Amino acid sequence: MRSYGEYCAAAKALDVVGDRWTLLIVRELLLRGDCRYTDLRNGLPGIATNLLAERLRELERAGIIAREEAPPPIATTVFRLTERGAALEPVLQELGRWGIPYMVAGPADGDEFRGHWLAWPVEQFLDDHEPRNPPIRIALRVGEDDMVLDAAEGRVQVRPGHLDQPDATLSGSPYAVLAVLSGRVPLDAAGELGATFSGDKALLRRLQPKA
Amino acid sequence: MRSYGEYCAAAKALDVVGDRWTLLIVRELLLRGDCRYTDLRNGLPGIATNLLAERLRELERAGIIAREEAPPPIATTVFRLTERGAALEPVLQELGRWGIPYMVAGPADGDEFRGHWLAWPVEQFLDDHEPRNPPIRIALRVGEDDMVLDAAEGRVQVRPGHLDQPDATLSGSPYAVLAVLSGRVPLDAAGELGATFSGDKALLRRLQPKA
DNA sequence: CCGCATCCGGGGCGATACTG
DNA sequence: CAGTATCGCCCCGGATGCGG
Repeated sequence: MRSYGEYCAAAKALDVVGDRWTLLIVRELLLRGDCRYTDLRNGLPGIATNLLAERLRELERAGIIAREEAPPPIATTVFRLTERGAALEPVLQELGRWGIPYMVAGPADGDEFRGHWLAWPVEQFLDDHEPRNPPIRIALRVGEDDMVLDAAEGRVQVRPGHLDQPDATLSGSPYAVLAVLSGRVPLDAAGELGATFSGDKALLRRLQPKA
Repeated sequence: MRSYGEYCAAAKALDVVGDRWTLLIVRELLLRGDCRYTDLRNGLPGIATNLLAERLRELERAGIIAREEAPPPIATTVFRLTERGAALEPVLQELGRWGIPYMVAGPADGDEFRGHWLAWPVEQFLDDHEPRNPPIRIALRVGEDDMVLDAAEGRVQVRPGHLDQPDATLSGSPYAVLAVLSGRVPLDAAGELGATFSGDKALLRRLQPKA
């Protein structure tokens, strides 16, 4: 990116990560951990492959990611965040927090979705306010992706994964799942959104804001 | 900006404020308060005038700024952040915090500077750890700009302005002032950087990290 | 002087095709 | 799997003009 030519911390930061797609690449590495080139392509629907390659080169030069050649027989390249790159997490968290109203407004026509994108919004909305009770594990089937919601000791976490014996199951479109989890739509009305919940409804109440 | 087409909070946020210059316009309005078009141009050296006009239109449409026609006889337009726009402050704070190392590295050749850009870095570094002592007011003469550093009741604030009877005065290049305030360069060595301090040195120690 | 609109050249970006 | 190559377009940068 062409520099803004301003001796200002925010401008200098944007000199490095202000290019199109750059922060979203960091998002992928933050949410999914180490990624192969193909994983990144899949997590960044719409990016042109030459742009992804160019951004990865720039991010490596800037010391934000590191490229690691996995040892044989797994001949492949893995991209991981450096410490400096991981330090971008608060930036993306705040950006995501600010962007939540646009998710609540619903997806635009043709919007793509990946399950792990829900992690920050959901962790934002939910809160385990019965930390002494036994842990909960809820299976989320959102869009095409399987996610796991873990709540234990006051912390709520969302990660990709599948559960064979979940304490409860919530499935539906990304919009519907978000609406239900956030408590914006009561569980009883979830069906109208196309979302289905099976399990003890008290489990969800443990996590949702008391409002 | 062309949408990323992703149903993700961070991507949606970047759809709105990811355009070049956009976040820096918000920075100006956060740091300086309401601004006229010309104030913004001055605070954003390098921006093309058509781009500024276009961004302001987009930001207005997005509900991030509001345009206010000042009543006669002050025939002029004032741009101010809406509540939604002011909610971007944490994003810019984190971005600025992450960018501080690039300021510590020193300005690039030809970098422009405005005094108010120092506000976040300085408030980041300093901390009034003698909140019960009487307030301090230090005059900063940084580059061409006059700034005021207020410390009172545990809070440190930096704002544009001039003091006739400051408790102390610090002047020098932006780089030197930042180096001295952050404590990275001891006050005794400030002269070598071209910075001059007059007043009780204990005043600064009250604000700097104990390290 | 303030707040733009217009015009134009160059480069970043998007989409697709192709390759070791 | 991990990119490179190519090409068209549109965004951006810089200059200038212009009405209120």
